[in-house]
Amino acid sequence: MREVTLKQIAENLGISITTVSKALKNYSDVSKSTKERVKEEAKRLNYKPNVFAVNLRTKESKTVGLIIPEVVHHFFSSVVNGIIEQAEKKGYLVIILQSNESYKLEKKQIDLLIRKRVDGVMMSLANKSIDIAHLKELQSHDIPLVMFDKISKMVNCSKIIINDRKAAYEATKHLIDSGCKKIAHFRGALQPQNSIDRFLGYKKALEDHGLPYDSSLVYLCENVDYEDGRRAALQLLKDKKDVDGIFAITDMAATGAIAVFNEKGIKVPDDISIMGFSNWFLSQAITPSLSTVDQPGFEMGKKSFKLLYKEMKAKKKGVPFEPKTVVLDTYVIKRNSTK
Amino acid sequence: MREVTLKQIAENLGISITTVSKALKNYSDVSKSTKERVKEEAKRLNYKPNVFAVNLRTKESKTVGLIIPEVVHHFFSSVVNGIIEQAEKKGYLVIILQSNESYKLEKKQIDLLIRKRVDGVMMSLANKSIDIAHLKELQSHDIPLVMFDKISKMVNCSKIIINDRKAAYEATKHLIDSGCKKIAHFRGALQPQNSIDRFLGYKKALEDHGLPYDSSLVYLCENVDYEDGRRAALQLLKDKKDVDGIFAITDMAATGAIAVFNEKGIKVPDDISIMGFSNWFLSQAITPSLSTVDQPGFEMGKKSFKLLYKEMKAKKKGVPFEPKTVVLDTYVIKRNSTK
DNA sequence: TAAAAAATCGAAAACGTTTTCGCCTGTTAA
DNA sequence: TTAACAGGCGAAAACGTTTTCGATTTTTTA
Repeated sequence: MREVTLKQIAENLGISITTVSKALKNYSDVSKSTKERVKEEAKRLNYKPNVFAVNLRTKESKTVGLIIPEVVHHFFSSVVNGIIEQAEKKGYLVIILQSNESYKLEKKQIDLLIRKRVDGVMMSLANKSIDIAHLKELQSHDIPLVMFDKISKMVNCSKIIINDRKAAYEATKHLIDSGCKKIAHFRGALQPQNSIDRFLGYKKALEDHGLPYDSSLVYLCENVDYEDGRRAALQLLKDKKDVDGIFAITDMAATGAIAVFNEKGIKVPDDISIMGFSNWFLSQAITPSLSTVDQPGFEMGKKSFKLLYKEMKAKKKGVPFEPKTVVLDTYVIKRNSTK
Repeated sequence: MREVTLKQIAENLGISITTVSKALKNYSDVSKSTKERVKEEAKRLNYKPNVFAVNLRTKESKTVGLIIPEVVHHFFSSVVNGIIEQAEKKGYLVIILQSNESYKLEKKQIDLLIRKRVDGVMMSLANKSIDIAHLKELQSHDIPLVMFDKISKMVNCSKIIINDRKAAYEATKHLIDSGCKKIAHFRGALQPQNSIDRFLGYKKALEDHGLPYDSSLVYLCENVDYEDGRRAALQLLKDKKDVDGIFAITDMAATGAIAVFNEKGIKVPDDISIMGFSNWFLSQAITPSLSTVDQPGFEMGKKSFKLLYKEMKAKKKGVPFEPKTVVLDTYVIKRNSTK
């Protein structure tokens, strides 16, 4: 079965390839009658333009790249969802790559996307990415870039983020408002900015409300996951810190802590209140359900593509584009792990 | 900044484009010395072949498509993870599309992938897909197809599945072995084969072990999600069925049930045992942790791409390929929701 | 020394599309 | 009657690569 081409149609109709091409794209210098004949024949043969040739000619792939640290992750998969939905609406396809939080892999993947000549790239930085040479390389190829969630201030591109500091401040404030007097923090690694910002928000909230900041109440959760949460909670109990509230950097860490307290017969929230962060699906399913801060992944994905799309369109038209930074709203969701 | 091309290198070196191309691909009719000169110059200029041209010439895109019902889903995101990891190893990129369980969308996306001329497609069928004309269309374009998890027996292609019936049988047997005498089933919709098979496995296990099958103990969970699990559990309590075990079709439904029992002060597993299905991350994080059946998503993804790769290679070489069906192992994971 | 064989290279076609530019025919205006 | 113009069409170049096939030069063999 031969693939149907413009040539095929042209020969069948006894006209030139040029005219066929123009007829299908509604050029004004083709008569109405030939347009009809061409379109009919194209439909009859089930003609589908060869994208390889179109790509080569137009220098566009109608494809964008997406690099995220992890695929199996409620937040990131929500972002993916928002992106592919929006992209499909505009006729773009999305190539997904997973950096596994590795700088080396991330670099390789950027290179892959350059080779593939995608029309644009969206990404959330791996925790271990300090160097941004690979992003500069991307931009030197004139490929529009949008960063979301984990961004780098050193790169001049559009960004979609939340205000981690403010969100953490409000999460902590929620604990304070509900009567907590001694609040611990399960913090993330020292590397990514989000982790730092959430810590700072926690600290600021304490200070603003007359509670002393005590660094011995801050526990490190390197991977911000369930196991880390468990470990930190166990350590906290061992330390006999007599804490009445915890603000954990992620819902996963908070869930680990709740599991430990459930096992030990410590009542949440009566004995201790717990605040998570992200509003993963998980947080409404556990017992007690987890109070948390909503981090709008789907919206973030949607907005990311929309901005990328604008920039790609601007580039195509040759008009200058000024990168934008969008800060999305977050809000505290009160459930049963806080009073 | 002009893109570097073969022509560029050829001119710099005063040789022909042909020779440059062949030198870079280590053709035997290029002398060692020119090969070296060419490679050096290519490196110096940071030459990257134009994939658009390569695609057109070779009729390959080195890209595969993936259609799944949902992205934000522990099982499917695990599959995605397995696929993109494996694909990257072989130099393939993955385009992901989400059917949202809609037949219409699925059909459109298949068409999109045909137009894009991907080298192969992997997919898990939408629940509402009965008709398989779109898959036949795909195959008529000679594009290799691999189906996983939710498959159609009507399509002649490679398949990666688990034995849902056997897995459900063993889940139910686990409840029986742990002493349950009256076991309810939260089943899924009547449509997809998985749902039917799990129900049949449940029924068979009862019969094989001398427990009467009672259709009033089967509750429908149309969307097999958390809310459905809650609803079914509440109905079960209202019905006063005096059940001592539940086999739920998914971990989500099981989690909903556990949440209800936790709220009502019904002890799991002392008053009632609960068995989930899939081994989502969730199941180890809730209290009590959920006994379940492991459904190897990552493995499924990995295997899917591997099979697809084999078929793509066979096609390229022009040798015939016989579709295979691979059944992956599942096993019961005992946690704290069963005795 | 001549003939055969091997080594090295390049011209050119092909992949299928898009777009520029010019040509032809027929109509309108002067 | 001629000039200007519009409508409709197609030739050809271009995008950048791969690969076939023939040409040329060099080396080996008889």
